[in-house]
Amino acid sequence: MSNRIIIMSYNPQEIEAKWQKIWDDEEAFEPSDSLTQKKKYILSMFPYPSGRIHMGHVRNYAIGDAIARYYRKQDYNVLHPIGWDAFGMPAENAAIKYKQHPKKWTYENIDYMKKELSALGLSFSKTREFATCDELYTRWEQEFIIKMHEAGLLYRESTTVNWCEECHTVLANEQVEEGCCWRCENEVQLKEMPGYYLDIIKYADELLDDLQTLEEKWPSQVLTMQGNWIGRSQGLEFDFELSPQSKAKLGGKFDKYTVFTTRADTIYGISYSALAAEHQIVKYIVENSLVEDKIAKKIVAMANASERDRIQADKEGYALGITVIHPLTGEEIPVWTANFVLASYGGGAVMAVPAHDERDFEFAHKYDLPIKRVICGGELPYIDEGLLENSAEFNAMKNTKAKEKIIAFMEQENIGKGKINFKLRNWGVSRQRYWGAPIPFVHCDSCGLVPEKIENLPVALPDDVEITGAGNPLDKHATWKYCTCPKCSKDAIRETDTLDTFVQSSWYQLRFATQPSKWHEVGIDKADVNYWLGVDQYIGGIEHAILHLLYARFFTKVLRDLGYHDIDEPFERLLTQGMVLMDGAKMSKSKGNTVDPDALVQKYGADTARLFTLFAAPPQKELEWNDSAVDGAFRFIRKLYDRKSKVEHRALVEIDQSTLSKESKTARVKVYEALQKSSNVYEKSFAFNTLIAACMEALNALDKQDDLGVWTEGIYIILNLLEPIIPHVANELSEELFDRENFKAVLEVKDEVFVKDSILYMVMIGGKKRAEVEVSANTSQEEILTAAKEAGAKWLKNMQIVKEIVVPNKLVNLAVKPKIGK
RNA sequence: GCGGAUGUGGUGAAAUUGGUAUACACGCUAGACUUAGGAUCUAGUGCCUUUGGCGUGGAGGUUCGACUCCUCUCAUCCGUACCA
Repeated sequence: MSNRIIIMSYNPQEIEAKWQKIWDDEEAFEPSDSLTQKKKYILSMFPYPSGRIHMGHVRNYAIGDAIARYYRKQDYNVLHPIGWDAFGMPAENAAIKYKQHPKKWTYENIDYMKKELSALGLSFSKTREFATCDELYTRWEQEFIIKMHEAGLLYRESTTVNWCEECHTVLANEQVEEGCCWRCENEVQLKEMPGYYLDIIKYADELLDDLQTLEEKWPSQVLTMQGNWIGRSQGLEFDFELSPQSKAKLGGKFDKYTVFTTRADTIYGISYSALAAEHQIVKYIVENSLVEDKIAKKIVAMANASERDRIQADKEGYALGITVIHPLTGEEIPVWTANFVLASYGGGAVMAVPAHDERDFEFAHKYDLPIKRVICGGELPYIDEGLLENSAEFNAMKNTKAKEKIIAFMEQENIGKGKINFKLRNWGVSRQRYWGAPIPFVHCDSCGLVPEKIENLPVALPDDVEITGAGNPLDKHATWKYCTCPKCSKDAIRETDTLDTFVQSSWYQLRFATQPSKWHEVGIDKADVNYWLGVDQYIGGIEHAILHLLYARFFTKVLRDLGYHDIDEPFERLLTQGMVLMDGAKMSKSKGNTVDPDALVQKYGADTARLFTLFAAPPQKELEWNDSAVDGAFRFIRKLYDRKSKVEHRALVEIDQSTLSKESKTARVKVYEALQKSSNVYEKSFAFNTLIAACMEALNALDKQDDLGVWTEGIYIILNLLEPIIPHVANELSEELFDRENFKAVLEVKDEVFVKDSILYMVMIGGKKRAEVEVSANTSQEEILTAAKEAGAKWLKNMQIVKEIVVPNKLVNLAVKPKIGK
């Protein structure tokens, strides 16, 4: 057969079009609605419809699709859906830039990307697809928000946001570049603004505790990150009473403030107290010129810096000229404002014990504040355990015990109490933007904040808006916000804030599980959700390790408690994939280092694109793009396709192992090694790269022999193993060679293939590899040692053997030292 | 700053979890076939001062034996709460 014909013979375009049509016609990937079959719910995180798919998507969906197809082959009822995370800022940015309506832009992008994805031959359920900007989706989300409000989980509060006075708009952190607005370069202000919050802290304990149920199922680093993020800590809360002079200085407006500490044991070591720059007392001092102008300006600048900038900056602070009274000793303690005290945690006020806290120490050192040691031990700051000193009646007590005792004592004296604090902050869900789900509330002069009536949902976005980037288009709309109060029917104002897009991605996994025929009647169906959830395998980028996954866990639990379903955790197993890089950098349009998946599919076909992305690196790792390696993936598929000529059609023959050549035996070993590997790869490790490598080795080994039976068996198994990865060509070959019978059977490993009659032992002397000996399988340890010493005689000259180690089937290690007297 | 990860040939990576470091693939070199080659096939390919020595970011340590365990350290990446 000439090479030219081989090249012509593998035609991915033709094969892929053929199979994609078959799958479409057969509706091959729609799950069954019977809720009794064994099931697998395989979900790759849904995409944001940015316009075109990128390699990160290809990777995400290639992984999910391989897993879904694997389980389908094992007769599971498989739910493998896709949808569109369709609200969000890029649509508004595009609207400003290209003068196109966000809705149009979004739905056009979805149409385009849908075509791109379908060219990859992904086995998605088509009937369950939706976009989160569909009013049918918004409708139910708004109902959930109203129910959460009824349950006391949604509240309104004022907080600081990034504000650009020029654009008259709130800026996301990513829209702030070096303290300035990304669009107009105006300096960004921090501004107080009311917003809606979901009380995730109420669920903090459950969210933390349930991480344990995910052990071994989620990557441990994600569990650690979430645990640290929730940041539960047990400590002491107490009030600092202002000294009489300070009360007077503050015009009698303040008596005291509350601080939280996890180090109650060090309370006798307090040498100052520090307040966040936005603390009410600091504000009062600045506004009433109780510090020098120069210092007031610095404090204002500090308050205006973002939290992250402040923490990253060097320690900075200013004495406020007031003092508080130590709750136990009655000493007067100076009060400072400091940039390392966060307004968002522990009330924005701390007691400072420089002797036993690194930050406090650094600050005290810089500003020459007193440092008082209260735990015996090493160099200051001393943060380890030890016995107390300078601590009145608690002296000589172990500090861990003193922690409890001091809290108990203060509770008894009614001057403090034990408290659990979380680093986790409540979830701000409102955004001053157009392209989001409207928050379904109305502001009524008589009734206050009133939820929209359920029967009036959805509160839909008006289409006729002008998006300029200045202000909130909903707020500026001529008529939209004017409405009547659902309660008293008087004139009222509609809420113009919309929901954070994380809200939509917090329940989509429940919506997918609900049969589409019910989508008009219910948001999520209890029986459906109880059957399909948790998601048996969730796949997505590591960048979502904290926020999205935590919010989705929280939302799922809340909906459970509101009676919508009975599931505790939405994602049973999680796989976090690494980024796709080019020349060591994240692919991005601005760097011009993108690879267009469309072009790749056109040139090589979807199977090659999928094979390459799974072969190039394990999914958990970053994937470095390499054009010529793609060629290699293509060559492997073509080679596999070509080898169909080696197969006896439709007939698996019985193989007599004893009659096979050495090469044929090796080939069988390689084939069965690949098979042996496969279930662990598809179900647990997801190291597709090693499975593909094993299949390549098997094919290479098959090529070195010519036994028809071994060839047939080899191709039969390899096609089965690779079908989830390269489904088009695998189905094509399997149909032609085996009537696709090899996809139906569960293949079993034949142990006799691995039986060896001799074993190669490596001989190490003094920890270095020196020789090899081949012995028959039942050789005794003594004989192996003798053989090893013989083989390594050269290195044993003048050496004394100190220790002999035999690792069965592997190696002999002889520990040696020079003979004395030589 | 804080939290989490990653680091192995020229490149992407593998290593049965403490037991022959570099499987598989890319690239490169040489050869074969060819009018031609961005095709295919064959052989070779960690590094060096090559009877040997050195090698898994760097420095120590534990062990008969370390990519794997421990301590310290450097670099890169992810997240850091209004990007998704």
